[in-house]
Amino acid sequence: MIDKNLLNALAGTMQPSGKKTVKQERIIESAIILFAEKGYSNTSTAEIAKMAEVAEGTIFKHYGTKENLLLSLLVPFLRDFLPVMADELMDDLMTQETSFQGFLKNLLKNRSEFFLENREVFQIFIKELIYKENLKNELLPYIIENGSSRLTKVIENFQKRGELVNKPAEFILKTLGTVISGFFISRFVLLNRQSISDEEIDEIIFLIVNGIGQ
Amino acid sequence: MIDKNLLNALAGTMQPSGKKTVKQERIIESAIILFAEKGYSNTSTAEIAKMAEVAEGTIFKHYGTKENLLLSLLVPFLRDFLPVMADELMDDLMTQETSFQGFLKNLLKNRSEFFLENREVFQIFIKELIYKENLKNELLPYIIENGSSRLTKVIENFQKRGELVNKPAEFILKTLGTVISGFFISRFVLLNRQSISDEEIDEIIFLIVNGIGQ
DNA sequence: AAAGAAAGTGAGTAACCACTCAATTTATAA
DNA sequence: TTATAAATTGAGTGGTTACTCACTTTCTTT
Repeated sequence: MIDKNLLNALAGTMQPSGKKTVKQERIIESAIILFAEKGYSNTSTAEIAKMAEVAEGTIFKHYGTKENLLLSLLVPFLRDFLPVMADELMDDLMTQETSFQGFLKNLLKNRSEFFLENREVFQIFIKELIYKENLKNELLPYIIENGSSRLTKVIENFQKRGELVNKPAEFILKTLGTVISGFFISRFVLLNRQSISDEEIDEIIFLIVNGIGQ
Repeated sequence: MIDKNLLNALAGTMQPSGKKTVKQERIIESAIILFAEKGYSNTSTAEIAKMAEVAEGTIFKHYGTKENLLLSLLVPFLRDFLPVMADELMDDLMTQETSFQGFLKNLLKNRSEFFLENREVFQIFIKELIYKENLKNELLPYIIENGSSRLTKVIENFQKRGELVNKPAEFILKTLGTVISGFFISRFVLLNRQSISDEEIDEIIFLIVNGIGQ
């Protein structure tokens, strides 16, 4: 069970990522493929060992438990996912004099590429998030807090410029969160898409900015 | 594995829903609670039997396999979910002279109530949909086809009245699908909400109709 | 009340599960 | 080269799983 808090999970027991054996890497790769395809609990360690062409014992020598193997492939993803969700935005906005629409496009293209590169791990993450109450309770508030605190400034900035509707930042955040998370989860997890076209990105941007009413 | 097509699954091997034993109903109820909470593959038939206060053999007498038990609780939900997604809309729109905004409100409140009533089965359905490629390949096109064909008329109607942006009905359908499915899945599956407030419904309607740009 | 059918039981089973461990191979360092 | 450490192996273990089946109980019909 994943019950240690996020910071512990990130900093903690994991060995430094540099010192990986060839077999260790094959184990991780195979686990990612199989977990994404069939789900964590429908994948046996025997299957992973077979695919990685490794003895089952090797998995447990390195990762101790199956749960810890899951954590070992989730943590690097989260370590990239969580901070970038807040930091890279700042650059995209503050350095350039982009419009809200341009800001949205940068954000969506950036996250689109990231999720595409990490498609399988993203799938594993969402699928596990749905089942594991404790993981949900640890991570969601963290993600929301982390994203909110910095995005709020961005939103208020655009409101001052008159590019955004004059409603509480909270409302705008919630709305953006619903639409954007819905967009990525439906595409990458539900529909299992291998790519996202620019047109599709333009389409939700149009919705977010203009709505579909007349 | 669920590989028969949808119509077979709906019409097929299932016994008529009327002739259920008390114990049969307790089995279904328990399975719904446990599958929703811990997921299908993390729930054992022994657990279900224990919760339903029934011998394990009884489950298999009636349902044959665990997979078929899953189907038996999913099918009534789908039988209600699929047609209503198309029929009830017609009434909400055609009989009343409602605005697009009113139409959306009716639609969202109606589906909100339905998903709330069937919260657990909806969760099970989405969770299984994510994993089972064949179920996804059978159902999603069916749902999309079924919803699209009738909603297209509604959309064109509102476009004629000048209440909707003048873009292809396909675009509007896709957009509505993304936002609405994202809304319900995030609330009922990811966040595990027990209710949806009217304000929240008004909020996405505002987004859908106006966007958040200025 | 008798008989047949249907519902319900629970101990038993083979397959599978995550995980262990003593033994072996390979890499590292002196 | 030799000693020590680290990586790898795979047969083995106890526990769990979905499912079976011979049997008993309850319902239905005449």
